[in-house]
Amino acid sequence: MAAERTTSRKGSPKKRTRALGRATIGDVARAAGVSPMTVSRALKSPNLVTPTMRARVARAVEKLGYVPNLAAQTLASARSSLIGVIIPSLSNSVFIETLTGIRDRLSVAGYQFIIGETLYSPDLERQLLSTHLSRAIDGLLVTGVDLDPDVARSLKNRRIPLVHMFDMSEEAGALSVGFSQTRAGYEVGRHLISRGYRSPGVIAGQLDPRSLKRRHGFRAALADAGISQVAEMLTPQPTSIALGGQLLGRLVGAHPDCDALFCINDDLALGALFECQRRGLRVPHDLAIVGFNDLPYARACVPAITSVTTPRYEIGFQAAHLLLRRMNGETIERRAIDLGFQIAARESA
Amino acid sequence: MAAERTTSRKGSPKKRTRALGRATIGDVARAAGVSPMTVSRALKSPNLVTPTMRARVARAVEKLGYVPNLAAQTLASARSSLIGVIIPSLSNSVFIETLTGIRDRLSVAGYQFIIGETLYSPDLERQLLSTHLSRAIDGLLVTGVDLDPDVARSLKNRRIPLVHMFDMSEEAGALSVGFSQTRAGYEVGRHLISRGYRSPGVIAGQLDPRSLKRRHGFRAALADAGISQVAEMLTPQPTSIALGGQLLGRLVGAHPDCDALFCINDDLALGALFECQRRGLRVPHDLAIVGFNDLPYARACVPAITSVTTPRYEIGFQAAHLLLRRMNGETIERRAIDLGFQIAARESA
DNA sequence: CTGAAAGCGCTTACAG
DNA sequence: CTGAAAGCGCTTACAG
Repeated sequence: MAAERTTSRKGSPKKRTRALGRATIGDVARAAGVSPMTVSRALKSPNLVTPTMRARVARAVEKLGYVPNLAAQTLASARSSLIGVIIPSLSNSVFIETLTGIRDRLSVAGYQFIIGETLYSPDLERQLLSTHLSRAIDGLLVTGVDLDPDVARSLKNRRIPLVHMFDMSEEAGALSVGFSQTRAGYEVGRHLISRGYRSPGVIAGQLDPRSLKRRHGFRAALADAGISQVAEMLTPQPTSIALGGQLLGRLVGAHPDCDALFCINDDLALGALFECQRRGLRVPHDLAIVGFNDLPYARACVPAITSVTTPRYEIGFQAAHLLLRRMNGETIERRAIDLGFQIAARESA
Repeated sequence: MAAERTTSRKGSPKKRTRALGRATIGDVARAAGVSPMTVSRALKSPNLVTPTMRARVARAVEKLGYVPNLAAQTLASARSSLIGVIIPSLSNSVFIETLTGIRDRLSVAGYQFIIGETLYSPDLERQLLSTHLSRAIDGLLVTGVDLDPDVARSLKNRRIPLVHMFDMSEEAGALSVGFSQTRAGYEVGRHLISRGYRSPGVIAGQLDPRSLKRRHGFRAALADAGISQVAEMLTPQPTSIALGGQLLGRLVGAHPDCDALFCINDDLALGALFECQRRGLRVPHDLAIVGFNDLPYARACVPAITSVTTPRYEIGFQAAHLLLRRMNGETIERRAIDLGFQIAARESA
C-alpha cells in the first residue's frame, strides 16, 4: 500500500497534485512506518521520541528529501516563525548593519524575517504593517518609538510582541533597544565647544524624529555653553552625499562666519567635506566637520571625519534577542536597553 | 445565529482561539450574509461577483477589519505570493538598489519577497534556498548564473521559475537580466588605453565570478593593445574602502611604474583614492583610477572617480518583471536581457 | 453568479 | 512514548 501510493504519486496522479512532487509528512510517515505525529515530533521535539523512531524518521526524511511545508505549519500552529522588521530605508547602511544583527540572532533561533521599508512615510508604514500581519508574523521589530496609534492598537489586540529600535521608549511596558539620540547630539555639541569652536552650524535632511532629537540635543549643548545663535540649513529631502554638498554651500553662503558644522549623518558630512575641497575650504582649519554614525568612509577619507560611533549591529542583535525572550514569555527586567554611543574624534573637528 | 457566533467569539471562547481575535473569511461571510466562497471571490476576482455582493462583502471586511490569512491561502492554493531573492551581500549598495527595483515591480503585483544573503558562500546559498523552498516560494531571483547543480535540479523538479541577475546566462532556456561583465571590463581597458595609459594594474577583492569576469575582460583589452604585463593585487577578502587603501599600497609598492588602476568596484576605488591622498600621489597625474558601479560618491569625491555605470535598479525591476511573466506562463522571446553599461569618464582617469 | 463539499499539510489536544 | 481525530482558514473543482 505504501509503495502503491508512492508510485501513484510519481506516475499518473489520481488526485490534483498541487505541491508538485513535494513529499509530505504523510509520505515520510509511510516510508518510516510510523504515524505522521511521530514524524512531526521527531522533527520538532526529538526528545519526545525514542532513538529508534528518530532514526527511522531521519532516514525517510533524507530519502524523500522532505522539506516541511511552513504554510501548513503556520496554519496549524498559528506560529509563522516569521518576524516583521520595519526600517526607514534600505539604502542607509546603518539599517543594513542592524538587519545583519537581527539576522544573526534570529537565524540560530530558526526564525526568518520580512523587511518593510517605510521610506520615512507613516502611511507606508501602516500599509507595510498590515502586510506583515497578513503573513501572521510572530513578532515585530520597528525602527523608532513613534508608532501609529491604530497600528499599535491592532498589534496589542493580536498580542504581537514588539521591540523598538534606535531610540529609547518612554512608554511604560514598551521594549526598546537603542541609545539616546538627544544625548548623542548633546555630546557632539560639547565636543565642538571643548575644541574651541564658537559659531557652530547644523545641516540636516530627512528630519525624521531621530535626526531632530540629535539636533535638539546639539542645540541644548550650545545653549548650555551660552551660544544661542546656531546657523542651520534643514530640509525634509532624503539625505545623500550630494545633498551634503548643497547644504554646505547654502550654509556657508548665508553664514560665512560659521566655524564648525554638525552634519546630522555621515552622508551629509562626506558630501560637505568634498564640497569644501572643491571650494578650497580647509577642514578643519576653515571649517570643522562632524558626522554621525561613523560609517566606514568616515575614518578613511582625508581628512578623517570626526563622527559618532553608534551600535547599529548590536541594536539589531539585542532587539531580536529581547523580542525572542518576550515571545517565549520570559520576564524582562530591563525594558529599555541603552547601548550608548561614542564620539570618534578625528582630524575634521 | 450569526450574531450568536460573533458574540461567542468576543466573549468566552468555546473552542481554542489560536488566531487571537482575528476575523476569518467565515466571519466576514456571516456578517455579509453570503457564503465564504463569495467573500473569497469578491476579494480575489471582483468581476465574478455582482456589485451588490461586492459592496456587502466590502462593508463586512471593513467593519471586522478582516485581513486574509496568507498561510491558509498558501496552503489551499499552493501559491505563496512570495518570491525568493538571493543576493551575495546586503552591505553592497549595488544589490540594495536591485532589491528596490525588485520591490517596485513585485509590490504592484501583490508579491512580497524574502531575501537570502549568501555572503558569496555556495554552502550558505544552498541552505538559504532550502529555507526559501520551505516557504513555498512561487519564484526565484538569483544573483549570478552559477547555481549549484543540486539546487538547480530541485528547482526544476518543483517547477519553480527562476531568473538570473547581473550576468547573462549561456544556458539554453535560462532566463537572465544583466549585462556582460566581461565586456564591461573590456571597455574599462579600452578607456585606459585610449587615454594613453601604458602600465595599468588591477586590484580586486572577493574574487566572485563577476569580478573575475571583469578582470578577464580588462586584461583582454590590454592584450589586444599589446600589453601583456598587468600588475595585479588580488585577494579573496571581502571588498571595502579600507581594503582599497591596502591593496593600493601593496600594488604601488610592488609596481611603482603602474600608471593606472582598475579597481574592481567603487569601494576599492574610493579607498585607493584616499590612500593616494594620504601618500601625496596625485590622481590622475601620478596614478589614474577607475572604479566600477558608479556609486553616488564616485561623482562626488575630489577628484571625481571615473567608473562604470551599471543598471542595478533596472536589473531588479526587469528581472522581477520577467519572472512574473514566466510565472504567468507567458511565452518569452528574449531570454537573456542585456541592459548594458556605460563608462562614466570623470577626473580620475 | 453563487454555494456546499472536500482538501491543502501540518499541529493541537486528547487517549492509551 | 505513540497515534487517531479534528481543525487551522483558506481555495479548488464541481454543481446548479
